[in-house]
Formats: sequence, structure tokens, C-alpha cells
Amino acid sequence: MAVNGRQGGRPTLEEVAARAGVGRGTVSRVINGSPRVSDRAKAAVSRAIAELGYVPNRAARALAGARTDAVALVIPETEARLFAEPYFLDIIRGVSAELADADKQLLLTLIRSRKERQRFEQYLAAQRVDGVLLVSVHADDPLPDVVRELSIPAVLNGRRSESEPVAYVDSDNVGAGRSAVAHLAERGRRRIATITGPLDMYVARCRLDGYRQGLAAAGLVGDERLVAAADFTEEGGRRAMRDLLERCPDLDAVFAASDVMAAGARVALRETGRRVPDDVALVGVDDSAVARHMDPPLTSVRQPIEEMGRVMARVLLQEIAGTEAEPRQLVLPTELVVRDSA
Amino acid sequence: MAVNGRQGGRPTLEEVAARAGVGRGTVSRVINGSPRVSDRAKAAVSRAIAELGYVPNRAARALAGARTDAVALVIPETEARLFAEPYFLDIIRGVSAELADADKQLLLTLIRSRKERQRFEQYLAAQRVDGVLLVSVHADDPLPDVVRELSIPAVLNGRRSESEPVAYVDSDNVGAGRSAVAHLAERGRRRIATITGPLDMYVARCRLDGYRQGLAAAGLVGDERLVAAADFTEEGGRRAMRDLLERCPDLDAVFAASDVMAAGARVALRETGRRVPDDVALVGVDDSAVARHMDPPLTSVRQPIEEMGRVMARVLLQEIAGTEAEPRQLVLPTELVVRDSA
DNA sequence: CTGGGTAGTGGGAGCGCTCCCAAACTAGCG
DNA sequence: CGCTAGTTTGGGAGCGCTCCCACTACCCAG
Repeated sequence: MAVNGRQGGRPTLEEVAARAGVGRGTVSRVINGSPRVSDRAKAAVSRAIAELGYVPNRAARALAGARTDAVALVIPETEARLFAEPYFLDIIRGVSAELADADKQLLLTLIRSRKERQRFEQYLAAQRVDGVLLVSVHADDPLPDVVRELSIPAVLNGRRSESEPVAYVDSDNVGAGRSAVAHLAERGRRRIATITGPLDMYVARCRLDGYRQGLAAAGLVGDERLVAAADFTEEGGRRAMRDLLERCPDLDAVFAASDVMAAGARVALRETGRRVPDDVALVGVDDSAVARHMDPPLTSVRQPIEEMGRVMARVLLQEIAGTEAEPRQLVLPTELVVRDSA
Repeated sequence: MAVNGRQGGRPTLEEVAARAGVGRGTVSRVINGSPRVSDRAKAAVSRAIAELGYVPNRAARALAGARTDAVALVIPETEARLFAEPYFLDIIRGVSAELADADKQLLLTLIRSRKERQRFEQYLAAQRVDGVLLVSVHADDPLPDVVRELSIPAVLNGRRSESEPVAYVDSDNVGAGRSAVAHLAERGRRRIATITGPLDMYVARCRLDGYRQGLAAAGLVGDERLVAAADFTEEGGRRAMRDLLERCPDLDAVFAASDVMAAGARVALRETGRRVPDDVALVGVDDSAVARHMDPPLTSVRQPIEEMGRVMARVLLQEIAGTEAEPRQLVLPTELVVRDSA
């Protein structure tokens, strides 16, 4: 038994028009919310639509109009393993919520190889999406430029440099470093080290800047030996922590630029018999599940990840619509979540 | 400067045909890999495609043919919070990899409200996807049946009951419980408790069954007081653990049906002064990040999550193609990962 | 040499929409 | 009461593809 309509075929716009006793154009206008329709016609069409259970065929729409009602969210897979993974899920959640409200499709694209990257670029060239959301782009990633050259609206999560030309939504990474250090200094820590992310990523450089600003604000002198670069992985955090302890056995606090690295640092601290927070205080970034489950639970700087997803989607939708009310480049605030590690 | 073609317009199949000196039909045949094309024509068309940088317009394809080359992955949002979240990311990863190989789109749909659910059903009715992947369906979820009624190919992750009619890919949850208990018994534990998931979920009942089978296999007598139901959340695990300790202070091991619940149990154990594993051994399920970061690191039963994603996608693609070589209902093995908690 | 294949091909007829132009109506004004 | 200006409407012309039918070559058996 077909749900409705004859022979299982979905009703078409033409059938709606026939039933409402109007022309195709009028039905189309009603569906697309054009103001140039009389109330009488609008009512008749609405009723016909309801009676027939009509749902517009998107393929036909995409072909006739020049839009697809779909947006791609692109995640370079190399990053996916590095970052705390729930990050992406939260971004997705935010994006999805916002797109659902606008009745747009979310197309998820993980790119993990040259081949897939190429395929995706082809895909873009084929005008298959109305816009693109790019997550965790490296400083040397050409993808945003490719997208721009095709003049497809795009919004980044994070930026590649201070003077990012493409629209982006970022969190206040400098502020994150600053507030972490401020907190540590407040608790009387004086020899505060940091474990950074890979310094070819702008986000990592920002957090390091914040760290330095925090030291300055607290009247502490910087010491380059207290800075160790890692790569956002747990193993990297562990190695960096070992190096730091070797170079500066007197350090009494560490600001790790991610929870995952903090977890690695925690291991190294335990291996060398340091207690947290008694001997060394520890602060991370992300406020992820890892932070809550560490022993002791990790003090961490929270980023509004889901919110970033929402905002990204909103900005993108505006770029697509051509109504750029909101600014195209946004930095969202972060917030220190104090637990037992510092 | 346009990338290629005149006036920035993407080249069409018609233009390819003109350039290759053949008809539209022939080009279409080449693109779709029909065998009924001479090598000469094939070569000419291939060259023309390369020269023009032609990429087929999917909307036109979808409209003309009756397929979309897109597959929806549906995640009911209520679950997203409960399950260890990286789970979904791993599923997505597997699905995405497999779909990319088949050059299909992945459409991600989070459903978090009645409204969104309804919208999605409409969407399905509009024949907007070739198939559907459903993750973490509750026993009473009607969605799989809706999909089947629309005769859209579908594959579930997990099943709703023993006699699931829809195609599914599941992991061996009974085996998971069994091997966890076997391990505990092997280490000399005698009073083994379990914290289950919500028993209206088949996965939870399976793990409980496995637990019972494990006890029997080890020659231990079951004791219903050693069974506490929870809901896959940390807080639930904690509460369940407290109840268990109150009822049976003499228990010496716990099998928690998820890592997250194990983490909750861990808290309750610490609160009551129990050491892990000395006083109480603990085993979880999922082998998630949480497990690795617990103190002590949690012994856990690993499910091949990404692999499940891959297999789901593969089965779905076969259902779509109509070539059902592989069985439609698969159960993948699990594996015990021994750490320090048991 | 003929008839009956069989590979290979071209192109008409749509798929269901949006765009847009011209027709049909309305109202307002001199 | 005719004329202009504005509003509302119908429907033709595509969008770029696939499907499929008809047609041409060519081959082989009779």
C-alpha cells in the first residue's frame, strides 16, 4: 500500500498545481515563499500540498535552480587522530543543529589521502554544495584557497594566520593561555612551563602567546627552557614533559596546550615521582572527557566547541544567502574550569 | 580566469560528446562503464573528458536516473550523549572510508527531536538517499520499519532483538560478557558482579547473557544480587556500584557493560575505600580513551567499531546494488584488552 | 548473395523543478 | 470611459543527465 499518490509515485509540483487549480509557477512561488501570490492562491496551494503529502524533489530543484541545499563539512583525517576526538563530534553537533533549522543537508567528508582530497576538489568543482565548512586547517593548507577560487562560500574553524582572509570562527586561544597561567600564578606557582602544539599551527602559537602574556601579567620572567614543543598527542606530551623536567627540575606548574598532552605529561610526572598538584600543578585545554577522568581531575580551559559549530554554520548560511549581517570573522571566549590538578 | 571551459560554465556531457566526435549516449555509456562501447570511442571520450576537466553534474544524474549516490547515516541524538562518544566518530570513520571508495556521498543526520525526526522521514519519502545506515536503535524504535516500508535499503548498527528482520552489523556482545567474566574467573575472582546497560536495549541484554554464560562456564553460581542495571552513563555506573557494594560487600570483581559506567563504578569504589584491582577487579567494554586514562588503566573488551562502520557501508552498498553476496546480518568478534584493573 | 544476428551508436523523450516573459486582471486617474 | 501602472498568474524553455528505441555496420551461416 503506497503511503499516498497513485502507483507509489511521489506527487509532483504539477499535480499539486492541478489539484489547487492554479499553474505551476504559482505553486513554485508558494513553496519558495514569494510575496507575489494572492492569499487565495496561497491557501489553495497549501491545502493541495497537505492533501497530497507533496515534498519537492531536491534533485530537480538543484538542477533547475543553481543551488543544492547541501553544505559540506570537511575534516582532514590526519588531524582527526591528533586532536581530542570528541572535538569533532561537538562541532558536528553544533553544525548539524543549525543546518537542520535551515533545512539544509550536512555532507560529511573525511579526507585522509591525496586521492580523496583530489576527489573532493573535483566534487567542489562540480558545484555539488552551496558552501563548505573546514575544520582544523594547517597553516599551509591550500584547500581554503581552492574553495575561494571556485567562489564557493566557506567558513573555517580556526584560522591559518593572524590575517586570515577567509571567514572563520575561532576560540580565544590567546585568552586560554593567559587565563591558565593567571590561575597558576594566583595559586603561587612561579616556575610555570608550557607544552605547546606544533608551532606551524596558528592555534598552537596563539596559546603560547597567551602563556607569555600570562607570565608577563603576573610579573614572572619568561624562560625559554620552560617551553617545549609537542604535537597535540599524548606521547608527544609525555616526551615534552620529560624534557622539561630534565632541563628545569625546579618547575612547579605546566600549562599543556591540550588535555591529551596534559594526560601524557601526567604520565611522565608520575614516572618521575612528582605528585599533582602538590609538586607540579597541571592545566590543559579542551575540557574534554579525558580531563574529567584523569587522576586528579584536570583543570582545563574550556572552548565552546558546539557553539563554534553553530556559529560557523550560521555565518556560512549568511554568506550563501548573501546577507552578511554578522561579521565574518569571530573569536569566541574560553573559560577556565578549575578541578584538582591546579 | 576560468579554470576551464568558457565563461566559467562547467562543461556538460554534450560538450564532451561534441569534442570527442560522438553522441551523448556514447559519452554516458563510457562514464557509466557500460561494456557496449568500442575501444576507439572509449579512448576518444576519455581524452575529451580529461581535456575539458569534465565532472558529471550529480543533480542532473539524480533527476534523470533514479538514484542519488548519497547515503544517510542517522544518529538519534539521545543516544549520542549516553554512549562513549568516540564510538560514533569511529563508526563515521569506517563508513566514510568505505563510501569514499564507492564514490558515494555521506549525509550525516543527527535526530534530536520529534520535529527533526519527522523532517527526516519526509526527507526519506522524497527519495533523497539511496540507502540508510542507522546507529544505536532502541528496541522500540519504529524508524527501521518506516525505512523498510518505503523500501529504502537500510543497515542497522546493532539490532533490536534476536530476530531482527532488517540487515544489521553487530558486535559479539554475548562473547564480550563471556570473555570478561572468564578473565576475571581466571584471576581467581569468585564474587563477580555486573553493571548492565538499560535492559530495553538488546545490546545490554546480550552482555548480561554473556556474563551469565561466563559464570556458568567458570563453574560459578549466579546471584541476582550481583546484577545491577544502569543506563550507560557515568552517574548511573556510580549509583549501581554503590548499590552493589551495599548489597554484597564481599564482591571481588565487576564487569561493567561500558567503559563509561566502569569509570563511574571506579569513583564509587574509591569513595568506599576499595582498591582496584586489589580489592575489586574491574572490566569495561569499548576500550575507549576513558579506559586508557583511568587509574589504574581499565581492562576492557574492545569492539571493532571502525570495522563495523566499514562493513555496514559495504552491506548497504550491496543492498543498493542488488547484489547480495555477503550475508545481510553480521556479528563481528570482540577482543579482551588486558590492562591493570583486572 | 541473402537473411539474421550482434555489436556499436545517435539522439528523442523525459525526469521535476525554477526562471522569466507575456498575458490577464486590477485599480487609479484624468 | 480610456489609458497607464501595478499586481498576479500561466506556462514555455530550459537545467544536464539517463533511458531506450531505432538505426547503421559488420559478421557469419545457409
